[in-house]
Amino acid sequence: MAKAEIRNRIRKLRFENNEMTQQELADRAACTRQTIVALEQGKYLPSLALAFRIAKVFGVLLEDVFEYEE
Amino acid sequence: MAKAEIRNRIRKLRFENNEMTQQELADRAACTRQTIVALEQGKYLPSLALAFRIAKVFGVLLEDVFEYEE
DNA sequence: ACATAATGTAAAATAATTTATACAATTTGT
DNA sequence: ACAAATTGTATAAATTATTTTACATTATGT
Repeated sequence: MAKAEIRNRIRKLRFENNEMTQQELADRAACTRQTIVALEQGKYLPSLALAFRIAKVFGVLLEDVFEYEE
Repeated sequence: MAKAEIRNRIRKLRFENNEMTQQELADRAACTRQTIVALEQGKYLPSLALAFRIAKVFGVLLEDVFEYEE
């Protein structure tokens, strides 16, 4: 299994959604702003539950926010 | 935000895939059998990375393995 | 009935995610 | 230039996920 990477498009999606702030995304996804900051910077991956909640905030599929690359 | 649940169809998918054993799934998804056992029993949720790897083993989308319910 | 494979259970240790708090830096509007 | 909002940085604590190990139970084939 080749080393996999998971990229996210959170920053992009925020700006595509009327420049939603980190704070608003955090509130709506039920996490802290620090978590959003860390995710946008690729510090770590979100839990599956948070990944689903973030996708739901933007009204897209989880796989439209997080892209798995082999 | 109503309490959300995430169900998985791992057990079903294993049997639909020629009764793949827990061990084989674990090997192919690069985790231990104990993790597969725990996931099938709903003890906890997998990391996003593992969720993606499990979906890939079955050749389906992550959202076909893990179903988010508001 | 027996051997083997598959699944279930449990507990401790480690790793990863998330929160909480606080402050610094940058951007935005007036 | 100023105030306010937004974003960035940092670190410790708490929570959750995963591994490791070992053994028990159940199913399968002969």
